[in-house]
Amino acid sequence: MTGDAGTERVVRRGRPTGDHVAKRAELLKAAASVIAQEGYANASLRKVAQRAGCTTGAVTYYFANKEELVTALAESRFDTYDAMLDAVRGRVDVKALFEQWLARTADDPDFWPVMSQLLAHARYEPAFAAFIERRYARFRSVYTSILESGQEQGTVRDDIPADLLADQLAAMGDGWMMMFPIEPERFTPQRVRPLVDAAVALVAPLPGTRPSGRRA
Amino acid sequence: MTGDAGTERVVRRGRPTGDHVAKRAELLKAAASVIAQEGYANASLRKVAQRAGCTTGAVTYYFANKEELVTALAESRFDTYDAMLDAVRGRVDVKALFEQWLARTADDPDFWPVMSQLLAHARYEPAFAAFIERRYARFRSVYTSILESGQEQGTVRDDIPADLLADQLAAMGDGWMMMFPIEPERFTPQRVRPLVDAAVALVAPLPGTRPSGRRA
Amino acid sequence: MTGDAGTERVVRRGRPTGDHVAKRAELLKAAASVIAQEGYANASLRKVAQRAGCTTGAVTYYFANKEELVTALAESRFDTYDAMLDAVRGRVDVKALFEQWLARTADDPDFWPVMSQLLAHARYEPAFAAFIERRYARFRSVYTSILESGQEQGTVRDDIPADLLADQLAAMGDGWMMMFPIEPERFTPQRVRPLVDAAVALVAPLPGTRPSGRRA
Amino acid sequence: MTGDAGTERVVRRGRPTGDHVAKRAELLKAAASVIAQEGYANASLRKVAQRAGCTTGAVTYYFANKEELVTALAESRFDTYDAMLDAVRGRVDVKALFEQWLARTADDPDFWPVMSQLLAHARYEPAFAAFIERRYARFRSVYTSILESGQEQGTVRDDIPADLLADQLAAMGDGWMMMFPIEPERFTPQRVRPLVDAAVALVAPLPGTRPSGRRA
DNA sequence: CATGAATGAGATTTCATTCAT
DNA sequence: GATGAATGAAATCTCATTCAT
Repeated sequence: MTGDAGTERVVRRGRPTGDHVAKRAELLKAAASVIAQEGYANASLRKVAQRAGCTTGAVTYYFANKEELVTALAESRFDTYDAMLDAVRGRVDVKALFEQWLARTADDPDFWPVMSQLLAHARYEPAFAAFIERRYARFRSVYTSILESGQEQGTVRDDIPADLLADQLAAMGDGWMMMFPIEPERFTPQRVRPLVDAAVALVAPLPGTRPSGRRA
Repeated sequence: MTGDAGTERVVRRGRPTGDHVAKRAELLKAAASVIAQEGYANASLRKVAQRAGCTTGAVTYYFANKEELVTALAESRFDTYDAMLDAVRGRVDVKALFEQWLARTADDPDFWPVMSQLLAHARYEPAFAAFIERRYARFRSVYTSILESGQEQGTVRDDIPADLLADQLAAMGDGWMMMFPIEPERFTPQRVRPLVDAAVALVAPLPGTRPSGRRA
Repeated sequence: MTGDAGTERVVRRGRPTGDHVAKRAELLKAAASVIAQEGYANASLRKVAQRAGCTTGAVTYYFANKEELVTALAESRFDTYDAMLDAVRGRVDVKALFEQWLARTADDPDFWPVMSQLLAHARYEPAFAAFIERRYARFRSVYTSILESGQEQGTVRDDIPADLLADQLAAMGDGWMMMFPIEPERFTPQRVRPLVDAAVALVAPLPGTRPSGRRA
Repeated sequence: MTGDAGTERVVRRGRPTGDHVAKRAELLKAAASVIAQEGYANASLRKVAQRAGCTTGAVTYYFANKEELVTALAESRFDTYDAMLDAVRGRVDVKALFEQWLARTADDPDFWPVMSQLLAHARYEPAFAAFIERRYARFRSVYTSILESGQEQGTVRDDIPADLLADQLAAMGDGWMMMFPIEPERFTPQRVRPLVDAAVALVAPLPGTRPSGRRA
C-alpha cells in the first residue's frame, strides 16, 4: 500500500502530511499517464516530472528512486483493483465481475494499459515480482470463491473445479488486458458485449445436469 | 566490454566466410535470450552483442538499428508460431492446439517470455504494431476455422459462435503467456495438464444438445 | 575526458547560484571557439564541453541538442552583426561600413571564421537555412538603403541600382569572410587598407557625371 | 592532379590503367554528389560507396583514406576550373569571365556547391589548405593579367591596380558561390544577368578619363 | 584484385541520481 | 523543505579503417 511508504518516512510533527500524500498521488497519476502513452520501456523520471509540471528534483524528493515510484504506482493500481473486487465479492454474479472490469476501462482508459505494462515488467523488477504474485493470488482466490458460491447455487457449471475455472477467467482477463492497448478497435462496447456474454455462457451450468449437484 | 572479449579470444578482422543469414539468426537468438532474461526494457544492443560475443558495431552491421533487430526478432518468432499452427490446422483437435503451445515451452523455454515482452511493447513500436495485428488476425482465423470444423463434427459446443470461442481461447493463451514468466511455478506440467483439460471441457459440446445441430 | 576534468578540479554537484543565461553564453563562446579552431565538421559536443570545462551532460542540459546549440550560436552571431549594422545605418558612409567589418575582426578574431563555417552549413541544417535567409535579407536591405542615401547625396555612383550595388558589396564581404580563414596572410591590415579603398573607389561617383543626377 | 596518384601506385604490367582511373573518377563523381546534397560535414565514405553503387571496401581500395579522396576531388574540381580559365585567358574580356562562371553552373549544378563546401573546410584539412592556396593564387594571377590587358586596351578602369581589382572580383565570385546554395532563388538567370552587367560596369573605364592612360 | 565482415573509437542523446543552495 | 544544476554511465548509432578471404 502507498500508506506504508508514508509511515516509513520521518513523521513530520504536527503538520498534516496531506500535502505530501497528495503530491505523491499527483506524481503517480503523471507516471501512469506517461506509461500508458509511451510504454514502460520509454518512461523516464524526467517525463513524469514534465507531465506533472514539476522538476526532476521533485520526483526524486517524493520517491527515493525510480523503483519506489513504480512500486508505489503498482500498489495504488492494485488497491483500486482490490476495491473493485470488494464491490462484487458479496454478489455471486460472474457477469458483474466482467462488468466491473469494463467499468474500469470507462472510468480511466489508462487503467488496463498501465496494468499490462506493469505486469509485463514485473518479472524484471525484483521489488515487484513477489508483491504482484501475492496480489494476484488474492484476486484468484476471490474469483474462486465467487465461482464456488455460484456452483453451490447452481449458477455456475460444476464439472470443472472452481479454482481451475478461476484460473481460466483470470487468464482471459489478462489476455484481454494485453491485447486491448494493441488492438483497441477489437474492444469496442459492441464487440465486448458478446465477448462477455460468451464468457458467461462458458461457465454457465450445463443444460442436462442436475443443478443441485456439487462437483463429484 | 568489447575489450574483455578481445582478451578472451583472438580478434578476427577481415572477411570470414560469412553467412549473412546465419549470423543474423545468431544475433536474433542472442537478442531473444537477453530479452527473456532481462526484459525488453532492460535489453540493449550492447548486451545483445556481449551475449553473441561480438561488438555493438557488428550488431549494427547486421541490423540497421534497434528497431530493425527487434522487428526481425518478432518476425522470426511469429514465423515459428505460424509453422506450429500449420501443424495443427489440418487436425480438428482443440487439445492438440494447446499441446502444441506447451511443446513450444519445452523446446525453447524462452519462447513465450520473449513473445510476451514483444507483445507488451508492440503498441509503442510503430513499425511493430501493424505487423503484429496482421499476424494476430491470422492466428485467430486459424483458431476460428479449427473450432468451426469442430462444431460441424460435433466435437465443439455450438451455442457460441466459433469466432467468439476463438477469441476466448486466444485471450486465455495470451494470459498464460503473460503470467508464465511471472509465476512459473503455477505452470508446472502437473498444473498445466488440468488447466488444458479444463479448457478443453469449456469448449466441449454441451451434454444435452444434439451433436448434429449447427449453431442456430 | 570527463575523468580528467574531475581530477583537475573539485567536482561540484548540486545547485550553484546558476545564471542560466550566463552559462548558455559561456557554452556558446566555447562552441564558437571550437568551430573556429577545428571547423564545423569536426566540432562535437564533447569538444565544446571540454573547452567549457564541463561534461557533455551539462551541455545537453543547457541545449536540448546539437541543433539547438548551433542555432543559438548563429542567432547570437547575427545579433552581434545586427548591432554592428545599427551603428552605421544612420551614417551614410560606405567606408564606415567596411571598417565596422574590420573592427569585428579585431575585437574577436573568431567572428568571421565562425560565421563562414555556420554559413557553409546553413543549407544542410534545416532549422537554420530559413533563419539565415531572413537575416541576410535584412543586411542587404540595410546596405541598399545606405547606398541609396549615398546616391541621393552624390557620394555613391548612381549608374548602378543601389540594390545591385548592395548585392555586389555583400558578395565581396562574404568572399572575404570565406577566404580570410584560409589565407589570413592576405588579410593583414596593410593589405586590407588598399582593398577597402579600392572597394570604396568602385562605388564612388563617376567623375564626368553630374553629382545631382539620380539614376535615370 | 589526379594523375599523380596513378603514377604513385604500382604500375600494372601491360594492362591499361583505364579501369582504375575510370573507377576513381566514378567514385569522385559520387563523392561530389554526396557533398552537394548532404554537405561536407555529413558526407561519409559509406554514403559515397552507396551512391556509387559499390561497397566501402571499394572506396578504400581506390583511395588510401578519406583525406586522399577529398583531396583528389578538390584537385579534379580545380583542374576543371583551370581548364575553364584557359578558355578565357587569351580573350581580354571581363564579361566572358563571368559567363564562364555561369556556364559551369548550367553544366553541372553541383559544381559551385561542392567547391564552396570544399573551400569552407580547406582550412581544417591540412593536406588541403596549402594546395588550395596555390591554386587560388593562380586564379587571381589569371584574373590580374586579364584585367591588366584590359587596362592597357582601355576596356578596364585603370584607377585601381589590376591585382586589387582581381581580388575584388574573386571575392565577389566566392561570395556568390557561397550564397548560391543557400538562396538559389536569388540566382536565377534573370537575376544573374543584371548582377553580371553591374559587375562589368564596376570595372568599366571611368567616363571622363582618357582611354590611352595607364594607371599613374 | 576486390570484397565485405568486423572493429573500436567517438558522437549524440538520455537518464537516474546527487547535492549545494 | 524543495529545487534544479550537474554528473557520469550507458545507450544508440555512425564512421574510417583494417584485413581474411
